[in-house]
Amino acid sequence: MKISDSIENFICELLGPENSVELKRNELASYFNCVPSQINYVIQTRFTTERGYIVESRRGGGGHIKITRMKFESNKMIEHVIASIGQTVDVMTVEAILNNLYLNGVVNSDEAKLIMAACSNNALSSISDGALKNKVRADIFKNLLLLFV
Amino acid sequence: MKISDSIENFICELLGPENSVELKRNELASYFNCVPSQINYVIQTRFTTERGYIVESRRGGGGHIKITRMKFESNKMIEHVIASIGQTVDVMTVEAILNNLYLNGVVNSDEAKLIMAACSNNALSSISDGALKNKVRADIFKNLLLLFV
DNA sequence: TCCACTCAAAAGTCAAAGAAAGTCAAAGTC
DNA sequence: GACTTTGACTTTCTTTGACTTTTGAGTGGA
Repeated sequence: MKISDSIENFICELLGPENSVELKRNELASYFNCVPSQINYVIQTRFTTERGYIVESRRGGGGHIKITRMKFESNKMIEHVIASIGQTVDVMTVEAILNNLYLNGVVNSDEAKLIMAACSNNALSSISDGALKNKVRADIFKNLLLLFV
Repeated sequence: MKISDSIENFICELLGPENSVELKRNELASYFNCVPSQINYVIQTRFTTERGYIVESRRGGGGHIKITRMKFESNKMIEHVIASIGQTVDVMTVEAILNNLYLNGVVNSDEAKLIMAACSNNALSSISDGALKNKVRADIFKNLLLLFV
């Protein structure tokens, strides 16, 4: 009977219908009678980005480990979006993609606004050639999305 | 646990819709049953320029600590920057301006990165005409800065 | 009155102690 | 051989307290 699996299950139960838990590494370790670093092992092997989890933590007094279940895997989503954008893109498409990313929690509303502004016709008004404009827009959009990978 | 966070919240609530509070270090400390220097710690780690706060203080009888949320200043600063950017701008200048805005707490490091990425040569690589490139860069930069006014 | 001096009441500084969590590699299991 | 368990050591963040600096208010003498 593997302790790691028990700990994994325990954390999954804590997560339950919620999509986020905050734990104390040391408490959890002593609850399972194991060394604290075992918790790290479990997290590193089970609650990975690959499997759709985000782990945040803080050290020091009152520190904690927070595990959040993503509805999807944001890296993959962005990579997919970037791949799906061709050489050019128009404003409507950027808007639609951003909205989708926003709804999925990949970007927040401030970030979406920034990206939208950078890709807007307004920002690109100096480029009179429509084809070039959409090409530049695609470049900018991809460059910005890359920051979120 | 985590007195520092409680103090931070408390001060934030005091700030409320106003953008400035004046506190007494010792009063606050005794209210939270902590040593006075803890207040300094909270201020140094939470109410930083990076996060858009200005802290002033005075010692001696009737001394106090005044915390101000920047907003007005930053508006002015951005307007000034936008006005000072001409029709065209190069990467170095964008970098310098962003750094300055960052140091003044107008943008945080993530925002600066986003803006930098949007204005980078990489993002504008489709534009072969150097003059046009700098013109588009200026437009994008201004459009993004406008979001912070 | 007015200046100079003193003093207590603030706030500031800094480093040590404490409280988590992270890392990494050796040892153990299957 | 791959996965798991363990533990010594590291890093980060917080709390605490002793000591320092600044400043306004009161006080006394010219």
